[in-house]
Amino acid sequence: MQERAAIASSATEDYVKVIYSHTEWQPEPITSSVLAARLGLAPSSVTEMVKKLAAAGLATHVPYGAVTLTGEGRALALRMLRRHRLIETWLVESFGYRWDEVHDEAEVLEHAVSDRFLEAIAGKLGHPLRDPHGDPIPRADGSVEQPDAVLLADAPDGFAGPVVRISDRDPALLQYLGDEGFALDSVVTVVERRPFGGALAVRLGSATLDLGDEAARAMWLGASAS
Amino acid sequence: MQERAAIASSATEDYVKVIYSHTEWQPEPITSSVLAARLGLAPSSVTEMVKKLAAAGLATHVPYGAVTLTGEGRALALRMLRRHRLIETWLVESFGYRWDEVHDEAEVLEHAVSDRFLEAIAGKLGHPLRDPHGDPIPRADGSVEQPDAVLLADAPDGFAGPVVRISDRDPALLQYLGDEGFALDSVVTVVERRPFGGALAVRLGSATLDLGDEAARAMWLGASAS
DNA sequence: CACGTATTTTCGGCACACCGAAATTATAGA
DNA sequence: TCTATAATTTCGGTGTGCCGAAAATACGTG
Repeated sequence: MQERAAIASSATEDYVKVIYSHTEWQPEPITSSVLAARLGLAPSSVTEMVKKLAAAGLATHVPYGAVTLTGEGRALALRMLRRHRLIETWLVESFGYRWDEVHDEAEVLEHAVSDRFLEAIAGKLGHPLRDPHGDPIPRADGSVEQPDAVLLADAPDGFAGPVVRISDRDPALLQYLGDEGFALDSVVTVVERRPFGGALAVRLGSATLDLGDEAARAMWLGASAS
Repeated sequence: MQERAAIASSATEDYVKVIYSHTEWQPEPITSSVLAARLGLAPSSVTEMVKKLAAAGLATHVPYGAVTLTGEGRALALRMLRRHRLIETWLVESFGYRWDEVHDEAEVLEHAVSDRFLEAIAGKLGHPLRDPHGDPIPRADGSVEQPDAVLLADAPDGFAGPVVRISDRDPALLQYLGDEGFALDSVVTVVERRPFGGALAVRLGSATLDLGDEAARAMWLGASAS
């Protein structure tokens, strides 16, 4: 019954990766419009493509509703995330890229390198399980370490913990956070949440600074540093 | 008058590269059918695409005749050859690929890596001017060292000289030649040309072996070793 | 529950790059 | 020179992935 797994197009790989990524840290399935926004495409294009993904057995789609990956789709997504994150790690470790510079290059290379090449760089890096932004790198067999973490924006007042992940979605934000001194494993304490959707005051080392909503939704804190 | 140089598609890059390569070691301009054969495409597709190259100012085309590059086309071709050959060199030097294994990977990566990345690997390699097959690597400014060399198949009886280039077109042939002991700078002597399109007998080190036409057309010898 | 608004899908179209079949042009031999 | 054959181009058509406009559907509010 099972079709010979045709090689996926670059577009297919991107869709599947974005669909999976959306549920990686927050479990509601993604909708067409969000998917369209993340991919920078018109919603109509996404509807069409999602139908093709469904036809290929990679996703299921409730009309006017959510898009979900099948097991096969999830496997492809994990494969792509492994590629993306290994390449990002490698660019930082071996080429001196800053963490806010790696995304675009990785976005292209993840579709281009062979498995042989990818596993060669994995070997060079010592088979890391986390990338420079703290994202877990799936293993070649598809298994992933999912660190449990809370979104900084959702952390209660007084919560303290190490930064375990910073979203790489917006390079400018990443650069800003880097300039402010945030890094993986920096310990951050939630000081105060200003009312009416205001900024979130946090302590980083000896400094206290206010983060806007976007920034507070880009970082995850792990269990309190012991 | 000069159009903003639009970014070339991967297909465009391949066409231009093949057109240039054809005249790199032998100066007759390429025809549609040869171009089609090299690209593995139908002749009709090539005719169409060549028209687009001409419209883009990259090539000129005499109907039913030759395809030639413009200055701009040549510049793009050199840029692609630089990419291809630097990547091949890098795969051999840094990843332990054999010279018969690099071609396909380079073929994909040459379209994918950024200039920044490419120049980073060029730096790591010490800005080499020759790739593992002896092909000259164009500099970033488009200049090339053209070693003067004679095709083994065209060398007169008794000619002796170092191998300065081995075509990377056919990996199987490359592997065969490697197994027989041919490498860059191996000194080869033309012993005898068997009549009626027969094999070419050559001496390599202490061994004498017969090469078929295809092999004899894949290697170039430099000026006699002094 | 009904209606207006927001989301999603359908539909016609487009650009790119490819193909095979048929028509055209070039060329080499008689 | 004429013609058969080979090379090249034209033409209609395909698949992929994208778009905007218009139609369909879902949903919150009164």
